[in-house]
Amino acid sequence: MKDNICKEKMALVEKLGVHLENREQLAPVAARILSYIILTGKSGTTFEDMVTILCASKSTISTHLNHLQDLNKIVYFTKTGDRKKYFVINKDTVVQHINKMVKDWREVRELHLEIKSYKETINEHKIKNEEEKFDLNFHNDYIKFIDGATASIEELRTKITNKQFSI
Amino acid sequence: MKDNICKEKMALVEKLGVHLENREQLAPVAARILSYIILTGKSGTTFEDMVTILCASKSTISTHLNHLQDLNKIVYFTKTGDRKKYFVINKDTVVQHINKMVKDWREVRELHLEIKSYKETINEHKIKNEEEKFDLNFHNDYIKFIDGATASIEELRTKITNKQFSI
DNA sequence: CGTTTGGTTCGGTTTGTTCCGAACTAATTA
DNA sequence: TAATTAGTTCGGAACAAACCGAACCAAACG
Repeated sequence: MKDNICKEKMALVEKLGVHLENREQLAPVAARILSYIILTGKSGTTFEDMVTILCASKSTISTHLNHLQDLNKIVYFTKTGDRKKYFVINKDTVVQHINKMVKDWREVRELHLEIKSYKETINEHKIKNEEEKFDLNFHNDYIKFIDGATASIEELRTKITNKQFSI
Repeated sequence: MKDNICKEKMALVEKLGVHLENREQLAPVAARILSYIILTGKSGTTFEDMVTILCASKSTISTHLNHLQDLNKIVYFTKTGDRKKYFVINKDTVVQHINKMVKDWREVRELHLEIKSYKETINEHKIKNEEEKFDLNFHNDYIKFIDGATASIEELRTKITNKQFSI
């Protein structure tokens, strides 16, 4: 029974790991560490645990744990009379992630505006036949979409910051 | 004057290039090729053009051009009595991109459901103190967000497929 | 036929990433 | 003081990605 749950957990660690590896641009083991910490929850995970469970060397775990702390993705708590560190995810990770999405979208929005303005100059300057001109409607529509998506993710953010929970 | 526009174009090629490099997981030169093709528009771009303008070797351009065609990102047209290929972006690139976003979101949604269900099992099985239990509200809220975003991007897709334009 | 044009293919270099092992440190325990 | 625990640091192995040059090929031209 416990064995089954453990298998399920490790399968999820791998799956979530692959996702985080791409989404957060992390090395494979770093992503698995983060997954494992997320799926272990508030009781926390130790250095040792991860060395044995994730089958990685101490140096690898050490490096990636420090990296994840630098990125503010994880924090640790301690217990009196116990030298180990118990790692848990930073509770504002979700808000961090939302902020990143909003920032990325803002940048894409800027890029669309720049490209649109460039295409407009070309359309005016070079007197090409109508057929060869750039079509600009797409940029407007895409910007509208970005604005909508940004609004709705920002709504989610306020919802979350009011509740204050961890993943 | 023409020199200025050209500078502006190349600056945009680099900027859009960096964006596409990340968004589409392309090699640096591949992303610049795609950018250049996008910003050149319907008159098309040739192999030669790119070798000289992007300052890359023939082999690099050749490989990446073929790769971009395999990915269905670009197509070419020809002119009678002219052996060159004129590359332009595939007009359904935008729809392709939207489909990818929808697919990715669907996968993330699945993942949230799986994680939530795992956390529920743990909450039930291990009789921990209430404080240590997983909080699941976040997953519900995030799924709601994904559903909203998916709906609005699908709306954009229908808007686009009805109009039928290229970037 | 020889040459040019437009492009492909292959082998190799450079560069970067990811992980490991071994040696080390600093605090604690026996 | 010696040994253990908990972790860090450094050098390097192994692998992958990205690009280049040179040799090559096939169609068209002179």
